[in-house]
Amino acid sequence: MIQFKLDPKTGSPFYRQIIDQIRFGIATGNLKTGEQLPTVRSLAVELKVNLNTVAKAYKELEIQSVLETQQGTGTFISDIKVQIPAKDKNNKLKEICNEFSSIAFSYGFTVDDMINQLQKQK
Amino acid sequence: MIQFKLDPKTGSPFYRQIIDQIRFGIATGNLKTGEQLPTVRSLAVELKVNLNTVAKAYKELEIQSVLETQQGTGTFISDIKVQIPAKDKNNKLKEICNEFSSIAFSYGFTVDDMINQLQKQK
Amino acid sequence: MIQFKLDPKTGSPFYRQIIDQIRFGIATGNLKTGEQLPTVRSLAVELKVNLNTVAKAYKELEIQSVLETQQGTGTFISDIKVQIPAKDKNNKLKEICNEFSSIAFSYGFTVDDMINQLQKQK
Amino acid sequence: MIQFKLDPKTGSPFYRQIIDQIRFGIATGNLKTGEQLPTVRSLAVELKVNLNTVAKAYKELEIQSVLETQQGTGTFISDIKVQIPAKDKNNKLKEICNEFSSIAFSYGFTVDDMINQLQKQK
DNA sequence: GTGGTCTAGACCACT
DNA sequence: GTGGTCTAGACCACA
Repeated sequence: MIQFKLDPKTGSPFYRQIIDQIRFGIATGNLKTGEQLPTVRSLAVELKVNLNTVAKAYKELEIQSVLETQQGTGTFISDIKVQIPAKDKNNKLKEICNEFSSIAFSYGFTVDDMINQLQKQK
Repeated sequence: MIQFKLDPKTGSPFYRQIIDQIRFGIATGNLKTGEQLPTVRSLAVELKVNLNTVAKAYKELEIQSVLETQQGTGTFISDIKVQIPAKDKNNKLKEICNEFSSIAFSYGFTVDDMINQLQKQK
Repeated sequence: MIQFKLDPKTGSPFYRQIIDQIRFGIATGNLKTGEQLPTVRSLAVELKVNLNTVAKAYKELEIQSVLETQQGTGTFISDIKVQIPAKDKNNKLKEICNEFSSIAFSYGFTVDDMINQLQKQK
Repeated sequence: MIQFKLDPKTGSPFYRQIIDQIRFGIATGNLKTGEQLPTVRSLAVELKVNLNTVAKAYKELEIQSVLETQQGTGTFISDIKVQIPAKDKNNKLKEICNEFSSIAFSYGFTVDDMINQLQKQK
């Protein structure tokens, strides 16, 4: 189980925040293989967003083989180990780091500041 | 002076890439206080983008007091440094790093992956 | 360029029909790398469907790296060769064949009937 | 008699899988005219699905005159064969095969891939 | 002008 | 009850 939370201030779209939280839940082991996710409707009510917004998030994860849905039954964590092709993986990392440094720059931090801080977190 | 470069594949919008490169230039000392930037028009031609895209980038940096525009003369690196108290600054950096490492984590990346990627961007 | 066409009678959702036609256009060479697709709005008008329906189709193909979008500019055929992992590819084939035989069965055809007909098409 | 089996991973709904297996059984001679099918209840238990799911499959086949239900007795394979004129039948088969090979083609599959997969399903 | 996100609400398919 | 599709219409971000 997982506690979902949306922050309208981040600028990140709602459906993307849902996706990230599910991915994070899986990575940390809080969501386990085969586990059922909240229904689109219940999560929509809980987060006070439209049903379609939740459905969009679930759908994207289904395309990526992270989730499996069985119509009329529910949505579940897939048991397939997601293998992102090396190329896409690199692009994703680049994308994450770009956004990261963009935000850090706007606060006046340098790349070295970031690296130092990350080293400490290890 | 600085060599600008846009990459449509990063997913980062053009105007943001321009902002980041100016900020990065300042942080690394390649752009110095008082130095004049290319005109909106010439940079737009150089990067093959719309005038508005460059103007938007300059405008945002002007709002943040990073640039100063002198009517009829051009755009310059501002000498005003916005100072954030050291303590807050550190907390902010920590906060940013935490959020980003958790996102990277959920895609299967480690802190080292991020550091490596950031090193490349330097 | 491509001539899109929707058939409400097939039971296949509109957005899926759009996806299939784009994929088919690429496979047959009617859509070439880098080529721009119709804008979501113009295609929506042409097909007399809602903007969101077209956007959904484009989005799914973007997730699969078949299309690339640049906000404010348009949607293009990606130059990345799509490599579907062998496992997914097999599942997709299974899925297609299942639907295929399901329809054929309902007309009273056997698996052998289908195979014979396919042999002739070679 | 027949051994039913459901696979949630195919994407094909349960009720459709049941329909296909009955049709397939008839086509291959494993189910013969007049033979009695399992009761809705027993098949539902065997397949661990809802009563309604099995009932829906039987109902659809009854509409198509493939099955006959005798109140209080059970469900049987109908002896009525719906006959489509040979010529129309051939055209229909051709039409179906054309559509499906074009879909398979757009995913990078060849006609041989389809034939191989269909052989496995036999 | 381009695409992206979101809502409210409807109706369908499946279990 | 579950998820899936679609519409009409709004507002935002970007070039």
